[in-house]
Amino acid sequence: MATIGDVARVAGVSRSTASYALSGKRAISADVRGRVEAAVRELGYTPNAGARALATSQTMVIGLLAQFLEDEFAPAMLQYMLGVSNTARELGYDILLSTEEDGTRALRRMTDSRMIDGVVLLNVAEHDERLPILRAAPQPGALVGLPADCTGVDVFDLDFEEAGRLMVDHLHRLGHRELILVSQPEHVVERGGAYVWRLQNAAEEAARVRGVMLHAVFGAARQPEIGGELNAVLEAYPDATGLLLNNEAAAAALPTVLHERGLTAPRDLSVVGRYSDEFARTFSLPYSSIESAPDRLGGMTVRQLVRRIEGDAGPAEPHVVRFVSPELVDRGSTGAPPARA
Amino acid sequence: MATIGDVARVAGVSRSTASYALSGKRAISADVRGRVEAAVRELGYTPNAGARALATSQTMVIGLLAQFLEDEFAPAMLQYMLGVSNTARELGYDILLSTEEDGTRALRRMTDSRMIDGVVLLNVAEHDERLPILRAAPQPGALVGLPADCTGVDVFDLDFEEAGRLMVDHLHRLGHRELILVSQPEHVVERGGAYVWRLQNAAEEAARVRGVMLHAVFGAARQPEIGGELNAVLEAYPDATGLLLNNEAAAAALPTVLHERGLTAPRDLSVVGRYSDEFARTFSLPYSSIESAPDRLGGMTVRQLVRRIEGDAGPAEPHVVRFVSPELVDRGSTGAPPARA
DNA sequence: TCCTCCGTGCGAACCGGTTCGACAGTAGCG
DNA sequence: CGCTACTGTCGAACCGGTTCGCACGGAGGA
Repeated sequence: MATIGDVARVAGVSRSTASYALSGKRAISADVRGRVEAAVRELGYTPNAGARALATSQTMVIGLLAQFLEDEFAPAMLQYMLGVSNTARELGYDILLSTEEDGTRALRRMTDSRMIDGVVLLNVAEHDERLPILRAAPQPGALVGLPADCTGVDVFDLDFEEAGRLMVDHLHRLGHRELILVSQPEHVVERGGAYVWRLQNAAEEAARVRGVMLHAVFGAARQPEIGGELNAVLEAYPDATGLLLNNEAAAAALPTVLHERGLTAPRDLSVVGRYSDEFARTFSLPYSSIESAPDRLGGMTVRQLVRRIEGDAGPAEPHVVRFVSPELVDRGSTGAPPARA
Repeated sequence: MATIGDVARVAGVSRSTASYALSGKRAISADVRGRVEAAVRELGYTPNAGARALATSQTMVIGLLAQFLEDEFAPAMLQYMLGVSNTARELGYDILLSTEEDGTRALRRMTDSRMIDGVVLLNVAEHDERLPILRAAPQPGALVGLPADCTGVDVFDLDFEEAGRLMVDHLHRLGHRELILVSQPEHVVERGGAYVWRLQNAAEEAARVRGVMLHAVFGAARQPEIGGELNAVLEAYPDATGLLLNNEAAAAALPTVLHERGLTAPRDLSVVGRYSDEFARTFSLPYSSIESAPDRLGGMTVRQLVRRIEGDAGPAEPHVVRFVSPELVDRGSTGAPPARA
C-alpha cells in the first residue's frame, strides 16, 4: 500500500511538501502540485485513516448509538439511523454503529479510545444512563429524544405536546366527542420514554379544554398482544369514534383488527397515528398521521453535531434544544363521526 | 487524556514495559504488572484506537455495506444488519456502517484508508459491482447473497431453490393444484437480485413435476402499487387456491387486500411467505412462512469473516459458499383448498 | 570460578500521517 | 545597491501505540 512517502519519492519532493500539496494548507507551486497529484494517481494513494487520526486527533467518524429494546419497534428506529447515516456521509463523516444493549459500555469504548469525533444518541430516555458518560467525554454529543437534563448536549425531538394537541383538535373539529389514545407499553414509560406522556398529557389537557372524553391506554409493542388489546379497548369503549395511536406496532396491527371487527376507517372509526410517511408507505398503513420526520430529525441532529465538532459553533455557543413541529398528513382516515345508532 | 506514557510514568516503568504488561506478550514480574494495572485504573487509561491501528495494522472494526434501494424493503435489511452488528460485538469488533447508495465508493474508502479489518456486503447482486473492488482490497470480505462469481470471498445465503420447492410441495400435499407466486419487482431481478429467480425457477420446476399450475408474477415493493397488483392477480386467477410470497411488501400489504376482498386465510386462500419470524411478529403477519433467518445468516457471515481476519482459517483455506436450509414456520395460514363452488 | 541461560526491563525504531520553524531564492522598494 | 518581504520547499518533531534487540543480574551447571 502506498504511503505519502512513496508519493513524495515519485514526485521528487519531501513528505511535508507532498502533504501540503494535498491539503492546500500552504502555498505550493503549480508544477510541484501537479507532480504530486500525478504520483497520487499513479500509486493509487489514499491516506491511512489511523495515521491521520493520530496526527490530527480527528477521525471523521461519528458514533451512532441505537438500542433495539425488546419492547420498542425496531423499524421505526431504522428511519432515524438512515437519517443520521446519510446526512453524516454528506458532510464527509462515516458512522460507527453500536446496537449493543448496554449503551454505556459502547459509548465509553468509543469515546475513550477516540474512535469518533462526536456521537449521536438515539431513543434517549428521560434519565438516560448514557448521558453522564457523554458529558464526561471530550467529544460533543447530540441526542434524538428529550432527557430531563439537557446540559452539555444538543437535543432534537418532535414536539410531542403539540402532536397530542393536534390529534385531539383535529378530531374535535370533525365533531368527535369520545376518543381513545393508544400509547406505547407502560414499560417504555417506566424506562423513561418521556415522549409517551408528553403526547398523552397534552392530549388529555386538550381534550379537557374542548370537552372531549379521552380514554388513554397503554399498548404492547408486539403481536399478538397489541392486536388483542386493540380489540379489547374497542369493545370497552363502544361509543368512542376516534382512535389515536402513539404506537407504531398498534398502527401496523390495526388493519387486521379492523378487518376482524368489520370496521372501516373513516366510516366507522376515525384513526390518526404518529409515524413517518416512509413508514406508512412501507407498511401500507392507510391512516392519517402526525409525521414523525425521523430522517429530518436525524439529519438536523448530525448537522448540529458536525458544527460543534468543527468548531463552527463558537467555543461556548450555548447548546440547543429544538423541537420539530408536527404536521398532520391526511390519508383520508378521518371524517365526521358516524350517526349514532 | 492519559497515554501509555502516563501509565508508565505513574507505574515507574518504561513505555514498552507498560505495553508488555498490558498485552501479556512478554513475561513481566507480578510486582510490575500490578503497578501498571493500578496506574491504568488510577488514570482511567484506554488505548488510543488510531495509534494502535497504526502500529498493529488492525482496527478491530468491520465494515458493513448496506444499500437501501428504492425498490427493496428496508426493514428486512435491518434484520441482517442487527445480526451482523450483534455478532461482531460479541467477537470484539465494532461496525463501520455505510448506507451510501454508491456502495463502490464507500467500499473503496473503507478499504483504501484502512479503517477496517474486513467487510460484510449485504444484499449482493449477481454481478455486484462492489465485488471487483473487494477482491482487489487487502482485507477479506464476506457476503450475504449469492453472486455469479464467488472467488475470493466467503458467501452465505438462504437456500432459495429449496425454499421454492418447499413452498410448492407444502401446498401440493394439502391438495392445492393452482398457485400464484408473487416475487420481488422485476427491477430487482434486472439489477441482479438472483434470489428472486432462484426461488422462482425451483418453484416452477417443482410445480411442473407435481402437475401443479403456477402463475409467477412480479410485484412492486411499495404501497399502493403492490396492493393493486395483489388485487389484480387474485382477480386474474380466480381458481388459484394458494398464494406464495417472495416479497415482504406484498406480505405486509396482504391483510388489507384480503380484507377488502372479503377473504380469509386459510379458509378461502392458503398463504405462504418468505420472511423472518421477527418480521412476522413485528408486522403482525399471520401467514406461515419460510424462515429467512437473517440474524443467523448475518451472524454466520461475521464469524467466518473474523476467522479469516484473525488467520484462524489457514492462510489459503478455501473460501466457503454456504446455504442455510429453509424451514417452514406454521402460522396456520395454510390448509386444504376450499371446496369448488 | 567462570560460563551460560533465563527472566525482566529498557531504549529505540517504526507505523504514516501533519505541522512548525528555518531557509534559500526572488521580487519589490527606497 | 542593499534591505525587506514573500514564496516555496525541506527537515525534524510529534501524535500514541507496538515490537525488536539488547543489557543486566542472578541462578544453575560444569
